[in-house]
Amino acid sequence: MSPCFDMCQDSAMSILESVPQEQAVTCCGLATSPVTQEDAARLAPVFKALGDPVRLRMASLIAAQPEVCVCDITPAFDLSSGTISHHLKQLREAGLVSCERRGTYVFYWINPEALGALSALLAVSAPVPAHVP
Amino acid sequence: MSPCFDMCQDSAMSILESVPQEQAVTCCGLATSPVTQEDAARLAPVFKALGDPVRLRMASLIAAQPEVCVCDITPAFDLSSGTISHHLKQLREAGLVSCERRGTYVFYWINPEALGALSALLAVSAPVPAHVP
DNA sequence: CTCCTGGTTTGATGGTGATCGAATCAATCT
DNA sequence: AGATTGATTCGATCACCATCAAACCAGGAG
Repeated sequence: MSPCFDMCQDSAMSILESVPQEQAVTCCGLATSPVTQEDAARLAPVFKALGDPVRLRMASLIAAQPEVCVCDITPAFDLSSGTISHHLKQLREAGLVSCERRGTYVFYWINPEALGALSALLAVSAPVPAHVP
Repeated sequence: MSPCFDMCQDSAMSILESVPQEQAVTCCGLATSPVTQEDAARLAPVFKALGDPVRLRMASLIAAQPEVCVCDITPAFDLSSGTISHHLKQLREAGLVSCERRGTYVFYWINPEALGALSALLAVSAPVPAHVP
């Protein structure tokens, strides 16, 4: 069992996994069909993870590069390393990022599928017939 | 001054408004350039608004139709009307929905631009050169 | 093996948030 | 005007969360 096994396995994969193959990633938009209670319970935590300014910047920072070392993340925020770790864990458990330890350092990268799923959910391609007051 | 003026004017329009015309809607992706501290402060509350299962379903319910009466929203949740109102206010202040009173009833509708802005932010078109561990 | 550095976990704390019931406001009906 | 229904606001309560400092764990260097 790899060193950081436990740490790196706590991803919830809440969006993609445990979904009945059919519509893959809750696939087609908040507006097309009402989100079920189960979907909401699964998706809301992901939005919540992005609902903190620190984590949003963190996710962005990670997403902007193939991978980022924690030691490069920490100095970008005026927070204790414990707090940084806490936020990274939130992002991890939301399935938004993954990590791996390589020697001394731990590297994080974004999970594009997770972002993509959220993006698709919010996409308004041919939505609602437009509101006319 | 219209009756529900105060109530319906508390939208934050956090995403679209008060943005220096240039890049319109923070326009092109979490991954392309790191979200600034100001952007994060403006955008995180919108994600937070969607970060609750009740509000996510609520937003979806509203988005699925041109407009929805509060009296049609309330019975869809096992919550007091006070709590429903609280959540609707959160969505309103996040700029995700707008409302208008017409006679006895109050109608809510989705703000597609807000959803679109979030969707664009999360979109992963040609992002990161892919992670190779 | 013993230090040192990088990260995570733990415990405690102050602040925020979801919820309810009651009070209030808005508009319509009698 | 008074009564009724729809919706928001208020006050209180309980749970959760962001944060820090300190303890702890993992690797590498002396």
